[in-house]
Amino acid sequence: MSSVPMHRLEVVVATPAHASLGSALTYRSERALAPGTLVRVPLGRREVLGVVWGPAVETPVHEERPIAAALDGIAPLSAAWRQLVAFSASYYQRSAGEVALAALPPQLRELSPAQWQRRLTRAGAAAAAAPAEQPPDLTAEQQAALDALRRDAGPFLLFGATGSGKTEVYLRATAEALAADARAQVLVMVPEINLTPQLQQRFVARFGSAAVVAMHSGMTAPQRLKAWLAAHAGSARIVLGTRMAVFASMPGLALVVVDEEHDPSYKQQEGARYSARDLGIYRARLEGAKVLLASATPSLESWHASERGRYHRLAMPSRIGQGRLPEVRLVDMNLQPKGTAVSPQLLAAIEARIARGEQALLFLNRRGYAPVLACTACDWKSECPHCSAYRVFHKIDRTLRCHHCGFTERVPRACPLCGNLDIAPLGRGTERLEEHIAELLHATRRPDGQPVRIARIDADTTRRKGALDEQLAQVHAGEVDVLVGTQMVTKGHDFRRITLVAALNADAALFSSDFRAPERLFSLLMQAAGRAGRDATRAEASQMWVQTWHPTHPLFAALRRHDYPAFAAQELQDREAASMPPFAFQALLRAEARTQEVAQGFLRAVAEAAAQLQDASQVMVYPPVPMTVQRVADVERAQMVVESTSRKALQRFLAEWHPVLQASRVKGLIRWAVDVDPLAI
DNA sequence: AGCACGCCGACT
DNA sequence: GTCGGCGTGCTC
Repeated sequence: MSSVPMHRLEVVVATPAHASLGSALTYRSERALAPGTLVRVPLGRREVLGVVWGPAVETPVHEERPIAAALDGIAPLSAAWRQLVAFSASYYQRSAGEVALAALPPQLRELSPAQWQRRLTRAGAAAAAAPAEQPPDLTAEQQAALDALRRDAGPFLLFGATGSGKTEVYLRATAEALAADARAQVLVMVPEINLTPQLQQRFVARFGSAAVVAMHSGMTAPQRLKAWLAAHAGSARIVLGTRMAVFASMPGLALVVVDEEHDPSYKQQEGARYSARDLGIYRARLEGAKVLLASATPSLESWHASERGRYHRLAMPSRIGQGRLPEVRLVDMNLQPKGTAVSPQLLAAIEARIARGEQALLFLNRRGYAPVLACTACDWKSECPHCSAYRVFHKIDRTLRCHHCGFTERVPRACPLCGNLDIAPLGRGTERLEEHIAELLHATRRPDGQPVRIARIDADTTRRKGALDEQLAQVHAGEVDVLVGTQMVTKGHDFRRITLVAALNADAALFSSDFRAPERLFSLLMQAAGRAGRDATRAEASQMWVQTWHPTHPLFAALRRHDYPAFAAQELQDREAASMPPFAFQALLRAEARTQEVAQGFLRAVAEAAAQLQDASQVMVYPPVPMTVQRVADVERAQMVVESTSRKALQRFLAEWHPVLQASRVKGLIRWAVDVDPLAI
């Protein structure tokens, strides 16, 4: 037992980049451990999970502690996976350890080595459903898309109308990828948890349940671990999940599908603020896999790339079964009496649907009863004491709730300021719309002589697990005539009997200072329109109604023709003229502090320091401004835009800037964070 | 991020 | 007299 060879290893652990422990830590090990090996290491007085990043090259500067244990039995993470993590960390300005550990199933961190052994030996062989589905015939458009996908390298942008059969393209492309190589794996991402079950069903029907695993934050810790291990071992041929799935360990990755690629949910909004769509593209290139982005209203970034020929565009403009897209009707709200929520002509159209036994969907992107409660005698409004925002009135439980910090109180009996008993709701949310439409339709009868049945679906009615499914089932069963809902109901759900969709107060977004607001609105309205007339026999008469204060806005002209390319062309022209993305690249530096002065002071100080940096001449640093919602939970927030026409230059600048941010010691600053390619400013 | 240490207000 | 608030600093 003489001289045991001692190995020095770089190990990454979950330390955030802003906590001076930015890079890998060095540990000793008696065994040589391959890069990618999972290890438990001592850190301070706790023991944490880490990933071996490689042999240590630098000479020791700290005392090095020995590794506590290696997680034998789990194959080391691949070089490609580590490179994906390293790239994400550097691109989004976080530490590799933070990204790596966030990408692993949380239970991996908690289990002791003993629990490990138990888990690995217990090879759960659940009853697997065999493939049961006969693939349908392909349309010419689907066939052409698949031919191109087979022939060319990509990346591909599948521009397909709602109902054009994009999912069948994913299924066929998956089948081909799996057939080509016995080790091949396919990653399919969707924007929201709600959308995974129905897609999972389609994949299970086609490929059998043993081949498919899901990955999203709604799963329990053991489920997530099991799915992760199956993907890592290669036994799961198909991984289906939300943005987090982009980091799934998949040794045989051959195809990446990003469904609804324009959806903002692909951008992580805390921690490492990555875009799963962008990382999906990077990862596919890294691993020699094909990547297929798909949308009826692509992001302007992707559309622009396809215009320039950087992405190969595949078009599927037709709805299957000759179903037509609904006719778009605009209602000019300037011509309505003040305070009108549902115009008479829209109401008449809804009544006509009910008379025919069809369904109508009213879409209002604001939950609760009223966004503000106000005293009629003095100027009291339902402000949140902790945030610079109004608390929303929820009539159902008589509460005022802050949608930013969660602060909730019972509605006061009288005005807290002047004692006036008359406090009135201002504006309208889904709760109030539900109540209002019930009043408007109280005398209306269904064909069977029964009163109209109204239902509401939003985050408040679907909080309970399984509640959304139950409510959707009611709609499908025809137990609902009028459905009131938020954005939640516009995504993906296939309502066969809805022939009228109405967007109320949709153009609030047009006032927004966010330059992406029109893009989001167009996509939202197109998506909502796609909910109508999914059943071809009824499609003929289906309509999309939009109540707007700006009926002449060019966005609506394009919407009426369902003409995304025209909308995109106009929007891209405006963006180019204003030097906005995708013609410029942006990052945000956000700061939080007890006072706005401290937050902005920090931003100003690091902006000044930035002027000395090498790449400063190639970037524009804008002055700090308070965030739109300036204070949340008693924390003041400010931000600063950094912009460049060169992505490389912006990246170099941010990398140089990072140590400056880290070294800056501003008293009273709570935290700062960089957001690269922010979706909203 | 955790988790300690460290110095000032209301109570088992 | 202690318990505990979160400000500051450190972890290979």
